[in-house]
Amino acid sequence: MPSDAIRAALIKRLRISSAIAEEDIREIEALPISVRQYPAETAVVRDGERATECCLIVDGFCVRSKTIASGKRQILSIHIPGEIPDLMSLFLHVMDHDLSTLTPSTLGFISHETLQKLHRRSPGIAEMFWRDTLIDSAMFREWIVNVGQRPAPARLAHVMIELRERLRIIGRVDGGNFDMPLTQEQIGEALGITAVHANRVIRQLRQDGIVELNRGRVNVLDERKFQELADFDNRYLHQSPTL
Amino acid sequence: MPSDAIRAALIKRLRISSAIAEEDIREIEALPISVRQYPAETAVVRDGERATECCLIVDGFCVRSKTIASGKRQILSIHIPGEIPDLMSLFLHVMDHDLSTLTPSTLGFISHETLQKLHRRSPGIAEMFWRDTLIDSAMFREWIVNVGQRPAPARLAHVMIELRERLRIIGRVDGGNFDMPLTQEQIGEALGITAVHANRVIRQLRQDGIVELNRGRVNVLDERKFQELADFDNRYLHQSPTL
DNA sequence: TGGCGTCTTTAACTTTTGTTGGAACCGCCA
DNA sequence: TGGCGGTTCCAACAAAAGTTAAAGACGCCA
Repeated sequence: MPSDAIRAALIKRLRISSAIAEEDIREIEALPISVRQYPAETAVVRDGERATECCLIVDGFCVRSKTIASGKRQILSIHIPGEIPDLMSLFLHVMDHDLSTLTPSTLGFISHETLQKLHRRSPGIAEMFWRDTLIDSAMFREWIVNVGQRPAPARLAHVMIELRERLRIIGRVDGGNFDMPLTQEQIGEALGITAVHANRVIRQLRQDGIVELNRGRVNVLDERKFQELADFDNRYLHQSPTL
Repeated sequence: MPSDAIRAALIKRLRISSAIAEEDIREIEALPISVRQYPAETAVVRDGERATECCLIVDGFCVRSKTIASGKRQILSIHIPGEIPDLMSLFLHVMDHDLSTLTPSTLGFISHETLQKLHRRSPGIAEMFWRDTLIDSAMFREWIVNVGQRPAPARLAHVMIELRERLRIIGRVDGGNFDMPLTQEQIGEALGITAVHANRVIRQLRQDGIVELNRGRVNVLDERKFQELADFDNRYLHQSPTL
């Protein structure tokens, strides 16, 4: 992938939630990024590690997760191309969770040093990145609500719609279909249920003619029922820069 | 309360997680803050509202929460004196959740305009506040894990220990005792369980000689068992500025 | 192409949690 | 001081979710 295309994905996404000055776009376009390939199911940064660079997803899907003493794992968020899942490591140097790939991924790394300098040069970019971490935080809040208050089928529907909303922005939704490359085990880890129960829920939604999930691909069967079940309000994604 | 004491609480807390320059302390001490009293159980800012100021808790306990269509409420975090629970509203102007008091509270309000100017004058303070919102975010991640993966008794113990760790910093822990002024209904809302089940869990922990909870006061009976149950690792609070 | 490993699917059973309804307790204040 | 409203507490039953175990599907690669 050409170097320009890498930055384009980032800029496109940032534009959704913040207004960017032309000069700041040029700054971002000049950012030194080192690109590396990662296989599926591989740790990028681990809980407890000290990060010295941030990771821009160029291609592929990643997740952030935490594992507790009992060995259970909770997935905290799902990440798609154009996102910087570990931007927080810039100021919270020791990781408090894992970042790992779901699918084979192309990742671009930007050193903390470079980013710090950029912030000093351009307060506008600093604000934009700050805002980005705040939206990240808003998504965690909604994730808490999802896991804490919604019945399992609604949890799944909600995670699916959130993912779809975000994929749509980067042009990755094809009609009623989009990628969600998680195994049922991982879906369970995201929703706070077991894999067996995740399977039950998926079956139920298929039987009720709401959504289908086949080999990492979501196919919406009844958009009306799907939305109603998910109880989704996109306000928490803060996609409008004016608000 | 004298105006100095208000700022002192904030500065004391910020010092825990960030190094502050002397000149920045003077900036904070000069901050115009308008103080107002709030009764217990009162909304400070509501989901959907546009905030124009941030709220510093001078005295009292507050919570952030979200209510879903079905009417169920999820408590996202508990806040104590010295914290600014809605700092995020500086860049995410439309609230995506509620902030309300638990107990009668003294709150200090700082206008967004004032804070924006302060950021421009002092990048150090901007970084410190940014870091503060990132720690907030880290706490949400741990809250997701708590609600998603731990059995109900461990959830309660974990929330209790997190609160105790934070209260200790501001000198509000007295031996094995500290305040946690939530009703059982609210505890349920924090843990993602019903009030009835919250009651069962509290009873269980008392019977097992682990902790007691009486009229908003926590009394630890067996510190060893308490810690073991909670599975608490304070790393996510990022309390060391050097890390 | 056959076999191996991972993922999916399902059933039977157990445990946890939710629901309903009601009694006891407690602080507040008329 | 007596009653009222909000908590706390509890029991019986229902529903949701976890556990265990095993069979089937599927993709990969030797």
